[in-house]
Amino acid sequence: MRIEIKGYGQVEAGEGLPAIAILKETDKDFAKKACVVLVNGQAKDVSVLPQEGDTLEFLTFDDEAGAHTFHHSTAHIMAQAIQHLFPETKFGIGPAIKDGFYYDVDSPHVFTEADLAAIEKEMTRIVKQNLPFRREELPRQEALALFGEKEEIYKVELINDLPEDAVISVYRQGDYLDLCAGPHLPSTAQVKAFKLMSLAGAYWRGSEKNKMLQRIYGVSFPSKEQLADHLYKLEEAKKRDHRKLGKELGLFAFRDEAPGFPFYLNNGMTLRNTLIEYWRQVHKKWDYLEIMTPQIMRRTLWETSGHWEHYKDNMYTTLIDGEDFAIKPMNCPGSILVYDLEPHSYRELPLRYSELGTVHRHELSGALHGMFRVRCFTQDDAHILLAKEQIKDEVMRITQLFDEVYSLFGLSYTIVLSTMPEDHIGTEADWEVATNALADAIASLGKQYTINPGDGAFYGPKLDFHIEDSLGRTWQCGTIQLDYQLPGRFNLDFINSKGEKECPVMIHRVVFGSIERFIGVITEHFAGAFPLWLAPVQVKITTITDRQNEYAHQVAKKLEEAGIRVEVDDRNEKIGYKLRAAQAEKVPYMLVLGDKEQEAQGAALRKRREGDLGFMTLDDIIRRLQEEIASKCND
RNA sequence: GCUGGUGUAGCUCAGUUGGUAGAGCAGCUGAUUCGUAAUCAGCAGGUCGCCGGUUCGAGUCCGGCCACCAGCUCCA
Repeated sequence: MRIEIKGYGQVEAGEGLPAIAILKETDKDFAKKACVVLVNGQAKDVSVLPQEGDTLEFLTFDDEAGAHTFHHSTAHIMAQAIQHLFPETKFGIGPAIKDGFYYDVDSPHVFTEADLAAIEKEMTRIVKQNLPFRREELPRQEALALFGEKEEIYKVELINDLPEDAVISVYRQGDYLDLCAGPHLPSTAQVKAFKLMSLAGAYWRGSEKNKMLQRIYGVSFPSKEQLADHLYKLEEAKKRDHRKLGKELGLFAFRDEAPGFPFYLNNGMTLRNTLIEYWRQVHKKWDYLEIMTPQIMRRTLWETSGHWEHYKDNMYTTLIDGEDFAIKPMNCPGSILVYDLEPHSYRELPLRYSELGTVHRHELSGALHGMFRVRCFTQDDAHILLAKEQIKDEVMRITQLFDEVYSLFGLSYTIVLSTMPEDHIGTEADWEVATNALADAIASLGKQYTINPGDGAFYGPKLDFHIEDSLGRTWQCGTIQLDYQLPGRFNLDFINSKGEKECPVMIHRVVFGSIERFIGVITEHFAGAFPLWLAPVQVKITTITDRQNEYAHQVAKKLEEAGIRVEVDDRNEKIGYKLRAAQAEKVPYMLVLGDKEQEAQGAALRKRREGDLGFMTLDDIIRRLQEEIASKCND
């Protein structure tokens, strides 16, 4: 029997030899690290018996599937420990996630941080026992009996929901048994380092109608060093949390008096205005017509749009002269009213209305999260009315605009195509055409996307652009949503080339997503150290002694006249102290003024990260800064 | 909204088994006038998230709210 092992040459193996035995013959060191084996591309236990002609590929923790198995096995170890310490606990599901794993459990015992330490201790004991993970396949009735006997109600529910022809497998390590498709590590001993991170609640099967279980999160690694490294990175991530930086840098604030409603401070306002100025330039270039529509509109409008029926829980409403009005949660109906002011010809389409539309949405209190999730935010919205046959080209055009904007900030993104949800309006045929148009456009640009089935808006499919920050977390910012419904609801039309009335299609799209979220994203992306063109304070002028104070203010005036944002630090402190403070404020440039500089009518220039750049005349400094600002480069 | 946790000076935190609040930084004042990541000294700053309860006495215990944090659900 010939077995091909990708990447590890070919070996002759006796029939019935398990994969791990074959691997051991090939590379003993590697065998110790193998987490999972792909048999003909399918993940299996390393102990699987390969068949003649199978292709085997062994994966370690460094491979995604290997890490997944590693984490999943650790979840089982944690469950075993929990079962030892809290035998009355019932188990839900315990999958692997990006950096670790969790297990959802239902227990009369309410878990605390102290319990986590105890569970970790028990886990260590289990790991040291070097227990093999063993797979068994069994008939449905036996599986039901096995878990029913132990009153594992969640497992029983899972088994009952498995399709008729499903192979039902269980895994055992020591005295622990779990319903599980696998695969798993060869033994518990491979899990050299782990940590239980946090406790949280989670609804059984993700539905708020179900009971809330206790979820325990953990991470695990093949070595202590990797765990330490992971924990260090988490600490670093905390340092660039936009909520912390926003406060430290004077960008924005939140108050108990207005939960979820941000206060912009002066620095944040500068950042916001700079972003908006840039946004206007881009949209002018791409032929958008900027409009602004009212904050508060009659109930009848929201009934026509469908929001009153589908979105009322999130809307703030008010009574004016005894009549219901709503504060807009979305900008689309306003744009539609603008379109509907006058008749339109096919020659005008696509008609692109852009709007920095401030919307209010009553988000659940628990959903609020700094600037990423607020109750009042400004969408950099646009509503494009066009003919059906223009969709693909326009979606491509929008995506190109997105590329222009995101690349400026050095942000990469992934695209997700969301398809028809259960609760939808419109015919399936319309949905199919719309969904294909979106997919076609992206494919034509040579871009990859993943599909999120059933996650579209109720009125149409959408493309979401998830931006990755510098720590690899992603946030949905841009979105392109196709809408076949709203124009019809409002009886919009245009005269087509045949002289007939035709209903246009509408595209809703945002690039930043919202100014708030985007500010949050770039604050974390740049760790608060914004590129020069965005920095709220671009230059900090510092004096060596108070003899230079007057000169410092003259310099400040000159720079301000050149359009540069400046602050003077003329406090009676040593230069080291002032530079340290400026550095902490993440100001891109510092000017040091002493007697020498004043004498020569210049300044010693210092750049954040680069340090001392030496003496320059004021004119040279201004020229240099203006060039860098104009280039909008990321330093 | 749900589950768990947290809530002391502008910030970061200390505050033993309940006896009436402390430090560092920031701020202010004074001294110092200094050359590239913290000069020294002094002063000031808190109805300990809010409301109620237990107690002779509550920052410490109990209850209810509020906000925040981690998740869930939802979402730009």
